[in-house]
Amino acid sequence: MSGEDNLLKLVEVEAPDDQDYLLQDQVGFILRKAHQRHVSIFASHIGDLTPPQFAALAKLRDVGETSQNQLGTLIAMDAATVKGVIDRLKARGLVELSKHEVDKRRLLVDLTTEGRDAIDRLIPLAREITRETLAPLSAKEIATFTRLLAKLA
Amino acid sequence: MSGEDNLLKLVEVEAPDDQDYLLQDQVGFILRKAHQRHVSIFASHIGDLTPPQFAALAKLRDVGETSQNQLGTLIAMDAATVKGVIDRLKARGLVELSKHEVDKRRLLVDLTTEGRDAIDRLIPLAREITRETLAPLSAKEIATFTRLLAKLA
DNA sequence: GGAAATTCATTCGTATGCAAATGATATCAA
DNA sequence: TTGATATCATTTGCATACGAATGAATTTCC
Repeated sequence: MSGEDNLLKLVEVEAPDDQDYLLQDQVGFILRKAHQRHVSIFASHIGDLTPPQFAALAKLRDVGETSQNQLGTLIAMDAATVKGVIDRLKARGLVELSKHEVDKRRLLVDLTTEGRDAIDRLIPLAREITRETLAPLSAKEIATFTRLLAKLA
Repeated sequence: MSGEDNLLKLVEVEAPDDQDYLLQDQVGFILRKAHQRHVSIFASHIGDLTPPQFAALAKLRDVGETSQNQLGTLIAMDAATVKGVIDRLKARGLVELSKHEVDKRRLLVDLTTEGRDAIDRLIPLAREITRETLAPLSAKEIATFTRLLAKLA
């Protein structure tokens, strides 16, 4: 290798390196991984319901009968997604559907007795899921993290 | 309303209320929403590539040719998911596949020239996506949040 | 050397997640 | 009142995401 070649190589190696984009440091990538980890913890405690299905039941428990669309808004799901979730909960007898008497566009959703029993039973497990998800953090860190995460969401 | 009724109502209102499970305060629910917001910001800047597709290209840029499975490990995707992502990138001519000469099980993936050009062009947009995702936080909050999020992921 | 265990990749089935198009109904406004 | 607009729900198409099953190739270990 000639002297000129060595010089050239040094220049290349020390170039500003626009490559300093590290995927593993980007917030979007880490958010995706943190979300994956949570879903995995969820599944290990509640195997027969997905987080979106649980969210639908938990929110219905809070607000009672609502329209499908309104429920979607409350649990951050678009109309197409919430339909699938509700369809599967209905197929399992956990929610029931009825038509709105006045506004014929609306499809009302409510918990069945089985649905209410199920969500009441699952709430303690859900608390444990939250606890385990946050286990890597101290109490003070949990407070900080939750506050900042909420600002992003 | 009788005095007994008032008494009864007070008792109910002050009951321990195991209902104090608020979906919107649970870390899993907020994580899901924060992730949704990020994906939406991503799509507004990079419309013709999804975050997983971008992740695959960005990681290939870092590490060069690897096996499909190894790439999946690096970007936190299981084998079934990474296959679909790579298939779509291949169909668009951004990556190319070849068989490993020695280990016949392995399918090697690498960027094409077009793929390298594309990812080099997109990196600046990705920086902006990260910036916009974190925009609700101050510089100090960003440092704290990123550190804690990484502990969870 | 050869059986057992492991790894790599593929396929199938199910469940989000969202954009876009469609149809039915309701509301608003000229 | 009626025509434009908005809302509610559904459907289709595409893209993750992952468990489970399968088959091929490799590695381990006796």
